Amino acid sequence: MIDIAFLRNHPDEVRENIRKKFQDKKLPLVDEAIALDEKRRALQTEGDSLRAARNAISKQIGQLMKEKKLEEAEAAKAQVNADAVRLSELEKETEEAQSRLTQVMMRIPNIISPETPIGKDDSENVEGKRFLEPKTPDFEVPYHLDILEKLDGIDIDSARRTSGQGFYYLTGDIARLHSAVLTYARDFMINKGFTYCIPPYMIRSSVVSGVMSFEEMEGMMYKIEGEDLYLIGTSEHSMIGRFMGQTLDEKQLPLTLTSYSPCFRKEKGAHGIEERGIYRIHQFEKQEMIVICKPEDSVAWYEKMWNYTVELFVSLGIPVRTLECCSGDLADLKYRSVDVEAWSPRQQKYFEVGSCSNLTDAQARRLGIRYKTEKGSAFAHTLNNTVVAPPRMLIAFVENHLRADGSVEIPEALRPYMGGKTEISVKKA
RNA sequence: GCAGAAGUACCCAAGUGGCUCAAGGGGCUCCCCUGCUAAGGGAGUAGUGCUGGAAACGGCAGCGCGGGUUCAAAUCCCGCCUUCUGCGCCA
Repeated sequence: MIDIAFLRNHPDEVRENIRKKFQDKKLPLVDEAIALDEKRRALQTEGDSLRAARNAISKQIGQLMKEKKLEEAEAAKAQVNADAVRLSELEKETEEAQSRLTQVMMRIPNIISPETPIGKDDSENVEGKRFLEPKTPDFEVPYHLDILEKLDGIDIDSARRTSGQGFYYLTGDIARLHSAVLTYARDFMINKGFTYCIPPYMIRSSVVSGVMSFEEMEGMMYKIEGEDLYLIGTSEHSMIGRFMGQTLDEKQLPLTLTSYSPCFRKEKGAHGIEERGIYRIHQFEKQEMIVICKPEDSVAWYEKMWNYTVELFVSLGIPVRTLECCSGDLADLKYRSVDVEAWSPRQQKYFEVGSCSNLTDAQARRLGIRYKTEKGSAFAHTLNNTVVAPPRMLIAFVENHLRADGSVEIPEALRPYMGGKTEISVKKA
């Protein structure tokens, strides 16, 4: 959500931003917002002055009652009553104008960064940098499920019986690898100065509706029956919810947090769960980073954050690249976003393993995340980024470290987390 | 989960419908006095949000959150949240 005062003063910049995002249908929203804003302020001014008058008369009534001047008191009451109808009308209209304005403002996209490439959709996203040479082994790399099955590391069939499509049992060394990757990632971020955090895995509907739109909620969130609770789709939900409506102390910033949680997603909609395997699933685990900082620092944090993910993957010997999200593909709340993609030797292409976003103050304004300043308070900037999210990440891991004999090498950095093991060997023919 | 109690500003806390659009104290800031120390005196202290105004300076909201009653609500009524105590259950 952008600042209404900014929109009021710079409507052309807001329109230009909408055009850059190829959302020309939304152009009328700018004038709509300006009109609603004017209306709302006029209604408030009128209501405020009626309330001011009422407050004054009420005080007089109290005085008159004390002096036993009952007739005069009754006359004053009548006077207040005369305005009561108008006032309640005004209150209703003000509330209505405010909520309509909020609805319009929520549909107006955040101003995008000057660095964001202009493009219609994901086909026009722009490759950034590559890290490590993509490998192409001289043997055929099987589908990741086949690799994992040979290592006796996965049982999809049983999971389908117990839980349905989109679930998995990880077993043995692969299950251990899964935990090791998360633990390694956790320590990696702690060493970068981030504070480790384990959040609630369920949140109330009031928090859900704060952190996402109704449509997103329908497509993603699992509801607990008979409770006002939802399973989180990412730890960002409870991590950001933690600060809703809070005014932070300037000295607390930047908050640099790394959170672990399981993530639950319905994955309803266009690209539902159709693929076999563990690429798109209902349940996964994720180490996340969240930064809440002052406005002047968010651009620098954004750069640091995606670089941390790259550094982590490189330290595990997995080639990655960045893919800058173009204007048309950028979600409305985002100022700038970049995907980190890992190399798939089997598919001979990169695929998404993480996403880093700077939301500037759009999310903070929507959720009321402020910090105290000398003059008063201001909205903070919020950023989030994936550190690592297995089991999807394991696809890249096993494909890149696969040997001709079907075993998988464990990179040096991860061995302490795997009890010193150097490889995961084939268990099945 | 059941029962009881509570939630007021940075902290403690008074406050059963209008002399409270929140008393008093602590703390904090500034000033005075005392050679130092201990102590004392005075002033300030509701942060914030919305809003009017070029500004000066105003208005509205705000006593856990959301509704309601009333000319008027911290105060009365309803729902919710949180905390404490006891009982129960449980990694």
